[in-house]
Amino acid sequence: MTDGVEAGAAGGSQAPAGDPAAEEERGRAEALREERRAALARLREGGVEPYPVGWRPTHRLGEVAAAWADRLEPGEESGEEVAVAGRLVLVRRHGKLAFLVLRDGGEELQLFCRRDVLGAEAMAALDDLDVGDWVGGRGEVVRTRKGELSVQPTEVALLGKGLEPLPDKWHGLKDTEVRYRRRWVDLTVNAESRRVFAIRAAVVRALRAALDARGFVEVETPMLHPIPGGAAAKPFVTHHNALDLDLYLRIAPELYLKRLVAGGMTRVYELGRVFRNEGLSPRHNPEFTILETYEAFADYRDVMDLTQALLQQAAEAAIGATVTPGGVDLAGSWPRVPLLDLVREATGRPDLAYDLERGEVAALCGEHGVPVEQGWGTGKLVLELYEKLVEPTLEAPTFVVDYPVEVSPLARRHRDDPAVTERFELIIGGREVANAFSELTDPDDQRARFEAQAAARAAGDEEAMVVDEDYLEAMAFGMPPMGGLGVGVDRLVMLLAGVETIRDVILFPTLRPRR
RNA sequence: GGGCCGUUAGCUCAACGGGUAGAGCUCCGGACUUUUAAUCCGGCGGAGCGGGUUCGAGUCCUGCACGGCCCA
Repeated sequence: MTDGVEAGAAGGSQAPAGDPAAEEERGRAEALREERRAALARLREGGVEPYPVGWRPTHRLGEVAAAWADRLEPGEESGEEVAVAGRLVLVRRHGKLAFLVLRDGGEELQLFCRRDVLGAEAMAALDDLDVGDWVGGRGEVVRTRKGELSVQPTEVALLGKGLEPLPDKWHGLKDTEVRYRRRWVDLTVNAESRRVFAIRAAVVRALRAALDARGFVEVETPMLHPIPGGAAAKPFVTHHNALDLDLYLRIAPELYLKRLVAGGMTRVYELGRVFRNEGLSPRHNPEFTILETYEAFADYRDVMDLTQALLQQAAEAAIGATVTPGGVDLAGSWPRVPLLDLVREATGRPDLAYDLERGEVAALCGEHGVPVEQGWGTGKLVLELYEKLVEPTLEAPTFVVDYPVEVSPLARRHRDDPAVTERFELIIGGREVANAFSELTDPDDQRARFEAQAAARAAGDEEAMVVDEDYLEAMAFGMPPMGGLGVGVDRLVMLLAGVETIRDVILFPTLRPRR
């Protein structure tokens, strides 16, 4: 049969526009768009501007709901007129009636359109509204016979025509890729996404409020760093043309914030984005949000108190409880356990210590399937054991304290034990949520630590730090003792929202560009 | 970077040992003055991209793209 052959050939070539055959092969999506284009054209012909300049609602949708919550009986009309606006998300047409559901910022309100109130012409014009359009309505607040609070409009205005079809009203949008790439669609149709980002906003607000109340000053330090520092991570590189200078997107604000403390800003914090040039995973996005605080005259024990209070307040503000959706209880006082004790217990080696022969600790790593690299000392090896064997098992909030000096180049040595630093990480649900220490303020010790880092870097560790002379100079002017804290805000939001991937708490997560 | 998995209509999902791909919602036309995923009647619409095997491929092989999970 030759028909089949010809159809195949036509399908493989570009049919000219307007070709009837091409029309027939148009996809569903294209047909839906053309429907909307046609509606747009009809509206314009009828003198309607589909993208007007403004609208002036008298109330937000939620305000109407709140103000008339228990004021009207079913079927009762208030006699009070309001103007509201939102996205049209659902339409139910009933001949001489139509119910239009508007949504704005998670709030919904129904326009109860009656032909005898709105007029026949305006009623007919509703046919050219589509789900997804932005719509305003002006009219009396009423409650329908079935008891639903509504606006009974005398005017329905198109505020912004949508030309793309929205997903299924019931199943919504599930495709993760599309949800991240077209967040505007996700937010329109998925209440769960709106919920998560509302929690995120509440967390950020609560953290700021709690710190402000404690006399911390919010500051903004450079994102473009001539020397990347403050964390162990690979930076993004960029270039300033006028200075002909390579700059690095910051991997941490730490070293600038400590300069400010040296300058007498004795309680500072910064809440902002940092950038780390690493792979993507359910727990890593190349850019993420960190909170860092520095408090002069405090030590890491004070910082543990602060951390606990901040997180408990954030939880209360965001979810109104201290138990997370995952069942972790944040209430009470969290245990503080030395890292070495945890590794001793996990390995059944009570004799484990940082001054053991390196080979002996390396052998222990081998027993537990922990890969070992050349330049690693006992401190790093013990840390690796901890991360493999212990960290994922710490469900309830736990302050893991006293990290080895080798892996903590910016933390002060412990007052009682020179092998470790006064550093802690807060682990909740098996994940690091905060990292903090009694800050190192001795310029000579800091120089020695930087030099050890530089040596590691020279030996091939791309995440090791480099010597920052400018920072050393600030330290040489004299720094007060201080406690510093870093909180992974995205992970905190994940915990409080009960989601398993960082992409669900970042509005526009990093993805490979399409095509 | 490596391994495994996925990609079917605008959305959410099916089916089959390789033989003309189904449903619901959306959309279009019609009925309807109290809907709540309204309902009823009728209709339109589809295999990520490129090779290969085969009489015949959505299904088997392969390359690519994007995504997911695990590992590094």
